[in-house]
Amino acid sequence: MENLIDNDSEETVVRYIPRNATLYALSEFFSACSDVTRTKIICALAISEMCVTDLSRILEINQTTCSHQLRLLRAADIVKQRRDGKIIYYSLKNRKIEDVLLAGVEFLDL
Amino acid sequence: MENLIDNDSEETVVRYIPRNATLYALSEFFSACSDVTRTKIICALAISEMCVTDLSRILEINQTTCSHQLRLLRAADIVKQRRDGKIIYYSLKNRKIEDVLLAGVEFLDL
DNA sequence: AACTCGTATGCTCAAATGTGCAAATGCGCC
DNA sequence: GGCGCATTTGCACATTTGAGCATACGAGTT
Repeated sequence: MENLIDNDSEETVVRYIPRNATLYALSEFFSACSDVTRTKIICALAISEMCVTDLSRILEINQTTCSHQLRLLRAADIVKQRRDGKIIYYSLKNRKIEDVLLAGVEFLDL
Repeated sequence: MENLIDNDSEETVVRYIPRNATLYALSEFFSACSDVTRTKIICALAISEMCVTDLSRILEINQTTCSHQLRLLRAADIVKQRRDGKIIYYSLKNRKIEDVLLAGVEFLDL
C-alpha cells in the first residue's frame, strides 16, 4: 500500500498528535460540555453559586436530573460543592471553563 | 415553595442564561469534540490536510470508522473537503477550532 | 424521636452513539 | 466497458447516555 502523503509530512503529523492520555482527557472533558442540561448548568453557575433546588427550578429541569448531571460535572472537575447546613451550594471549580465556552461561541460565531 | 437565592440574583441568572438555541448549538458543537477518534482527527488535520486513507492509516483507526466520523465533523462544520481526482482531502474549515482545543488543554492543565 | 426539607442514589427504560462488515459509488486508467 | 483504488453508505450490533420515579440519606427543627 502506497502512502498518499509524503514521508516527511507523515512524520510531522505523527510527532505532533497528542498522546493518547491527552486525547482521552480532552474528549472526556468535552463530553462533559456536550449536553444541553449541563451547558445550562455551567452557564448558570458562571453567574452565581447556587443549590440544586434553585438550579432545577430556575433552569426548569427535574431535580433528580439536575443532581445526576451535577455529579458528572463534579467528576469532570468542572464544578465544586460546599455545604452550609442542609443546603449544598454548587459553583464553578475553575473559571477557565468560561474560556472554553467562549472559544466555542467564537467558533460558532454566535 | 421558598426561593433559596434572593430575587435579584435569580433575575440576573435568568437574564444571562443564553437562549436555548445558543445552548443547543454549543452542546452540539462540543459533542463533536467529545470522542477520542474525532479529537484525534481534528488534531491531525490541524497539522496537515489529509485524505481518509492516510488519516486512518496514520491514526490507526478503521477506514470506515474514519469516514463516518469525518461526516460528523463535516456536519458540525469543523472540517471541509476538497476533491482532487479520486482522492478527497480533508482539512479544518476554521482554525478557531484550535483555540477551543487549546482552551480545553488550558482548563485541564495538560 | 418524629418530621421536614434539600439532596443523592438505585434502578429501569428509551434513545443516541460508535464501530466495522458488506456493498455501493465515484473517478481515473487501460 | 472493465478494472482498481479511494471513499461513502446501509445495516446490525454492543455500549453508553440522559431522564425521572421511587427511595434513601443527612441535617436542622420541633
